[in-house]
Amino acid sequence: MSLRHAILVLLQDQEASGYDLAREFANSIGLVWNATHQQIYLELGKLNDQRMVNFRHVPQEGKPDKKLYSITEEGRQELIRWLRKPAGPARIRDAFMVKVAGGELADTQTLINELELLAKQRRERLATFEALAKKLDEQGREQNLFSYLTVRRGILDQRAWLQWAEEVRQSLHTDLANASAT
Amino acid sequence: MSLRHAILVLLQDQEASGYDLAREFANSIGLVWNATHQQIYLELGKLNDQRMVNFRHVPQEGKPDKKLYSITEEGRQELIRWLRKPAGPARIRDAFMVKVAGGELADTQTLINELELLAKQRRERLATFEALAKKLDEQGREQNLFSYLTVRRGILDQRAWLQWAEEVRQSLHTDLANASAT
DNA sequence: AGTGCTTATACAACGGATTGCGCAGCGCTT
DNA sequence: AAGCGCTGCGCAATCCGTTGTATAAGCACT
Repeated sequence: MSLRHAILVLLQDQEASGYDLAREFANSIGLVWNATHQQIYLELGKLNDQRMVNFRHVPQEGKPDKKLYSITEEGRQELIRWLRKPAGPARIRDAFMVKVAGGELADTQTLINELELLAKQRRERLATFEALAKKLDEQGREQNLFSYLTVRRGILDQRAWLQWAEEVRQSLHTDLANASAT
Repeated sequence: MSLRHAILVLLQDQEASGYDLAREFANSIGLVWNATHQQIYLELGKLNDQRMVNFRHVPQEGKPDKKLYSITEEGRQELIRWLRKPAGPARIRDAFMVKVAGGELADTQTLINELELLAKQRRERLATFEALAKKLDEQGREQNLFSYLTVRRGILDQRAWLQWAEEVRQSLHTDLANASAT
């Protein structure tokens, strides 16, 4: 696992609410990750019980009050401990790839439609990440080195997927053409 | 989720034992996925309860007996149903990327060492997949279209990671050089 | 003779993750 | 005025996944 460690990494830079974290998970680290708010709130609760984070109440006008969490010294120690031990292999879970693998049973047109939808989402993400990378680069890459590298990971991942999608798209179209020729 | 669907996809081609499936997960679909044998045996048990697969006992000499599972008509229907509904977004869980994101706290040399280890594993996988792709291509790509595309996904994924790793490696080395120059 | 790898299956326990539900107020559009 | 979407927090149930343990036989190496 390591949702807890991902949260600690994000809190290292700045204090944040559960809601903030959920959004950040959709940007930097979460390019590639994903975590729902329920999971984050739960994990923040546990981290708080274990004294790895603490929070202060911030009343807001117009919006609900929020809890701003910060990392504690104990949290930082835990992070350092975790950083020292080897990371497990990366895991991917790509349902669409499984569909392609089972392509014989699938309806080709349905697959194509889904492919286009997913590709559109990926292209949007790619644009967001490229804009972010550019911004970080202009601000001075060295100051933001680790954020910059994280965003690069996201960019390369989107590009690789899109390249694959293009291959799949062409194969599926050929497949359709052959089927209608019969 | 869809470990169950991934299993059904694999069983669609041929009957297989739990052990066989565990290995196939390390090749075709599992390039990118990963599932342990415990999970697979458990899921096969459930699929059997739900009549989506059945099995026959095969006594073996020298080796333990095995159970060869096949997909049933109900299983095939379930697969078709699943193929029709939209796949969720792909998820990645890359602990090493989280470490890079938290790079300020980490020891640069430790990160570099880990990077080299992971890169070595990726390069090995890449070689395996490229060999597999070549084999499928020679056998006639159209016969193996969906397996071929699945393997391509693995190849592109490995390459993207390795390219990223190269960027990270150079940044970390620059970082080390700067630190020692101070 | 002992160690370890491969084939082969399976249970138990715990912890992580997903899904569904619920509350609450503001602002914008239709 | 009703509906939708955003900010913001949370519980409960269930399901998925991981880790540890167990059994069992053959083969190869030392």
